[in-house]
Amino acid sequence: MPKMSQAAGLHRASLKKLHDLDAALELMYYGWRGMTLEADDYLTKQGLSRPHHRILYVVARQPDIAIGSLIETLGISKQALNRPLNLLLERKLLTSKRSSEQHRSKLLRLTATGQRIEQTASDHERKVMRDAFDRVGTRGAVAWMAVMEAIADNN
Amino acid sequence: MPKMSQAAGLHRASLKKLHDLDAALELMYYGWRGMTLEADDYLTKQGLSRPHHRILYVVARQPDIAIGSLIETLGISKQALNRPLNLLLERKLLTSKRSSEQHRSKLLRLTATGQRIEQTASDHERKVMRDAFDRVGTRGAVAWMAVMEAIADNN
DNA sequence: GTCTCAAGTCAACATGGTTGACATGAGGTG
DNA sequence: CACCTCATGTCAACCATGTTGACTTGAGAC
Repeated sequence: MPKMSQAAGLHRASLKKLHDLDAALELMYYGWRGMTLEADDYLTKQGLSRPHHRILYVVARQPDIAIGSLIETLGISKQALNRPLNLLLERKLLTSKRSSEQHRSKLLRLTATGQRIEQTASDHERKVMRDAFDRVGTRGAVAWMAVMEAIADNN
Repeated sequence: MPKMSQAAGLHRASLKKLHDLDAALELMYYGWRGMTLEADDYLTKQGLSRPHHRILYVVARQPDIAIGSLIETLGISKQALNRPLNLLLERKLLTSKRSSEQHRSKLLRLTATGQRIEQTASDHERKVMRDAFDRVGTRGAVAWMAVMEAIADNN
């Protein structure tokens, strides 16, 4: 785990805007950072990091997910999944067991501790979102989601 | 440069939502991906990547920036800056010269080629934003910026 | 000449990815 | 039983991006 001087010199730089949409680009960058900053701090204290959280997040929302599905959902290789997943199993934040029908697959689930950590980390992120939404009202929140959906589905 | 199978299995996974704001968390994640996807593809073809683009982006908007300021703006160590910066100098996308008053500092500027590449990469990102904003109108765009500002300034 | 300070460089390390190759373990089929 | 398939697990090599720490270089200032 890197030391993560964390937000040390990370006040949004005020750069000259060459184009209309430069502000939007920068907001996306700092928005992502802003949302994940506290969660990452918390995870670091737990000896975990973003990939671990991603695993916990997915498993929390799809209990008994097989490893292959998890790999596909996360969009990384099984080798890349291997280390963080094993750490989570060793730490008993996750359990794996063979399926009764599909004995080939291993099914993953959160333990109580894993649930707690996933929830705390995600809570940090949700809090940031909630505070932001509170400032702009429901209509603003709806508009934000519409924009983000358009961007996300940009393929 | 990693091969970047790029969006291979990266259609937004549809996970069960445990909380109200889970959708927002996922939108932030996929939004960031969506905005940077095409730019990253382009950069990869140029043998560059995100850190190089970040450098070009900042220097484009702050010509004659000193290396120390650049380090501060980017929020990384000088050692981390070193490699991508040297690549950009070797490729002549950037020039550096000593300041006339502040002979200690080196000032960075984009070359014509550097400008072209910075612009093309940023154009990809701006296009994604423009398309999204077009779909939701000015009011939606303004609301999006307000939310993102609230998130970004969340310190 | 010496001090300061920006910049440059080198080594060691951590992390999060990638491919490729191969091993293991469980079911299904001949 | 022997064999094939398929999910999983593991090993090695590699790359990119970052970190600290330690040291050098080069220019100005005193």
